[in-house]
Amino acid sequence: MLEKSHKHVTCATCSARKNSLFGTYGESEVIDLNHEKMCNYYKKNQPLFVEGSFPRGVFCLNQGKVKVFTRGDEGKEQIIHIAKAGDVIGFRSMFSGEPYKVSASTLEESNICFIGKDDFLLMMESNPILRNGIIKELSKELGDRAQFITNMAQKSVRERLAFSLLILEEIYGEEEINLTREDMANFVGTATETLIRLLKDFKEDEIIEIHTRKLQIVNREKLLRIAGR
Amino acid sequence: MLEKSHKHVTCATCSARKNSLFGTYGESEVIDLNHEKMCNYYKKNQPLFVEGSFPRGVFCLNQGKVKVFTRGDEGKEQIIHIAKAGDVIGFRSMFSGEPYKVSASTLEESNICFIGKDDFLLMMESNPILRNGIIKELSKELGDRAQFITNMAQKSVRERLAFSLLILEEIYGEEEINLTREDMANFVGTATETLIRLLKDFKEDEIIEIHTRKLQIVNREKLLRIAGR
DNA sequence: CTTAAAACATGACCATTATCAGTTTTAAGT
DNA sequence: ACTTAAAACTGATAATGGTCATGTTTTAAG
Repeated sequence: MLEKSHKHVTCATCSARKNSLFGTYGESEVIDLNHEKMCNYYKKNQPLFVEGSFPRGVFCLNQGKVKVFTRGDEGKEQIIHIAKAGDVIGFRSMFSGEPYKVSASTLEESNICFIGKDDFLLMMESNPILRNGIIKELSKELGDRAQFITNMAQKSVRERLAFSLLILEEIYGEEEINLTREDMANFVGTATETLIRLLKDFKEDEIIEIHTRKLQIVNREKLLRIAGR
Repeated sequence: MLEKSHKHVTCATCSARKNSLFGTYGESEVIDLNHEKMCNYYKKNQPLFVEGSFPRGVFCLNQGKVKVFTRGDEGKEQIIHIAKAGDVIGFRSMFSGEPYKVSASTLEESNICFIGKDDFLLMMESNPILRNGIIKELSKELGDRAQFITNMAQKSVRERLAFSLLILEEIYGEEEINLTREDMANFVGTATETLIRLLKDFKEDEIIEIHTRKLQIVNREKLLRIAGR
């Protein structure tokens, strides 16, 4: 449970900032940054932005998890990415000039700061390190998505689930993986029923432990083997 | 058939340049660009770069088509993107510092210019318009790939083929679509046999015309309906 | 503490699509 | 023009995984 006090975050003491795009900022830049951002508390399942709308700024996660997803023709979500503390999201469309092609919602209660479009673009113009960090980030994600596409096209659901669990483990770190079955299915790209059956298999094979909603990997080796490489 | 003379291209008269990243270049910049680039003729199926290696520069297509692909665990290709004249490819990994996550090979005989890494990065530093163009391009592709992932996860092969044919039509423009069945299958993300059967269906439904290797869309409306949206 | 709704789970069924094993056609090189 | 290899195609078969129907558990709200 997040304290209400968490609502007010200062960039100088923000532990998430260290491994964020703003991790290299010096003292005076942090003060400026802190001045420009607004911080908000979000409940579970609150939208940050929605596919089709135009961006007004970027979101910087201080605490919590956010799913980034698109909807297919039948409205089913496909989760593209799960953002965690320190991640900055929503800048893609600001550069392309297009409306958002993805939506983003909190997966749990979160503290998230907002930096307006103009402020952010100005920072980018004047700060080559930030700029290069963003270019690097865009490029890295582009590579990840190429692999994501290939996995979707060529791996079985079982293999994709193994792969996804390994990614989720990285995202959740010390915490247990905590997603609804539906969200996990939408990340793996399968039907909820299929996902539930496969989780049961993995549990019986002693690859994972299931604690109702939460989930823990107990045999990473096996998962790696199933995921293929 | 490309003339041997096509091998030597000057940026000033390069028709592909107009709608490329360098489209906004002024006269003196074009002269510099021309000085920095090297132009080469490629036969069909020649690699430009290979997954896992490190980039030495970027490739600018003057004429021809190039497939950008990754290989899955069993070595099967998944085509992520097909580049045409005017497209600049291979810059992603230069920014991320990682090795290439994709490979690129010519699909037909092509004239392709090369700009060395240092020259290119220098141009980027000194030219905000180029820089912003690249950021925009990266962002746009990121959006496209989110949709690609969703299509892979949620659409049937039939729907994906329809979708892919519409994309291929844009890429090939006036020319007829000209890909081996295997390449097309690797773009759609399916088995070659399945692709062949579906093409036959589409032909019988008078959606496409097949001229041995080449292929033409005759009913775009139907394709749009099948592709969904 | 109760109750309704959401999430989770399981079974039965079948359509889609991959795989394998071939044959025919096309293209490329000598 | 002839030879050969690669590409295109066809058919049969099987399994993966989606859908629907239904029951159970968990969670959240009053």
